[in-house]
Amino acid sequence: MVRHGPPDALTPADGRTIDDVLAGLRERGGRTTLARRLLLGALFRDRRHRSAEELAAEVRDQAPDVNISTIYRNLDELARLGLVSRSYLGGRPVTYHLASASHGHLVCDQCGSTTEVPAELFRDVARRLAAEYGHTAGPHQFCITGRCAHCQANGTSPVT
Amino acid sequence: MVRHGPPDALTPADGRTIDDVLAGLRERGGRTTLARRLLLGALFRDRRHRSAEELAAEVRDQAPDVNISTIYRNLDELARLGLVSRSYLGGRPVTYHLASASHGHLVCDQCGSTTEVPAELFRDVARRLAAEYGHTAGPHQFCITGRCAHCQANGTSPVT
DNA sequence: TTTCCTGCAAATAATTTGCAGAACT
DNA sequence: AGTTCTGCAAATTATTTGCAGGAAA
Repeated sequence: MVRHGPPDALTPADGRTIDDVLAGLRERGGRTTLARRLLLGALFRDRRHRSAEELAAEVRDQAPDVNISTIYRNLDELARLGLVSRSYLGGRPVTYHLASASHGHLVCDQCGSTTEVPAELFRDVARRLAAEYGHTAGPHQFCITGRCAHCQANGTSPVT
Repeated sequence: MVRHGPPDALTPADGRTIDDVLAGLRERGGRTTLARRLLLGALFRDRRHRSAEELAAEVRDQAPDVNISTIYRNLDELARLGLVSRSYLGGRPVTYHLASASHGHLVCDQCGSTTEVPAELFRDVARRLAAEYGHTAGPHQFCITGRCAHCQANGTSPVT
């Protein structure tokens, strides 16, 4: 896809519809394809973190020939536009989810569970990061690993 | 290495020496091997984030036959014990560094650069996460994506 | 009718595993 | 002696890329 000026993001996705997104893509020279529409469908339908492979499986329910590489390419594109966030959780494949300014994520190192926490928690830190480091980040870009309440409770020893 | 009760961590590493660590390992049935000592040497000598491959290279300067799989196995072990932290920054290999409560990470979605920021910034949020969600996380577990100052400045179009 | 997008196959990259022998304690 | 560790080679897993045809605009 060709890119022209700097204003190069569709940013967050809250309150946007699939067609809005597709329209946005078209405006910037992109095309509306079935694979793309179905992928967006999967992303909008369920906002949990899913791997490329999992998303591909959902897309394939409706269009069996969509290739995993198409999924990766589209996810890359959507991530670049800020519509999708990636989470590198380690151990497991990278996960993707619709970017939303409404929450950040906690990920348990042990059981892999993810918890959403309200944006509000990160507001101050985000402000400081912008002011002191010039690094701009929405709350959905906060991804904090650690140990969840549950795993902590039953003192499971890691990894095994 | 055999594991017995739950109390299974040597935890943080600030202010500990290589020999302390080796002694700790021995106590739990582990052995002091050259590869292990050299790996710890590399980790202590330089606290930056390095990939397994980079650490292996340093170890090999002094013991050319140490295999990468040995490095991975030892890093796993050290991570399990809490002495080493892993960072999944995405795009590049996982990095390892001596666990210390000293900093968190900013990662630019566009250029992939990483910036370390002092722990202090995250202290309050970490406290709240623990109190309100039961999720315990050290500052090094804060990894925030977004756009770095540089990429922001010259509105560079992403990836390319 | 041009350019973007896709499927397919192959390549890469990073990490893990099985096994037999060597090295700690 | 009895395990733990290690090197080596091969296997896995996740992701990327080249290319030629097919499809949006």
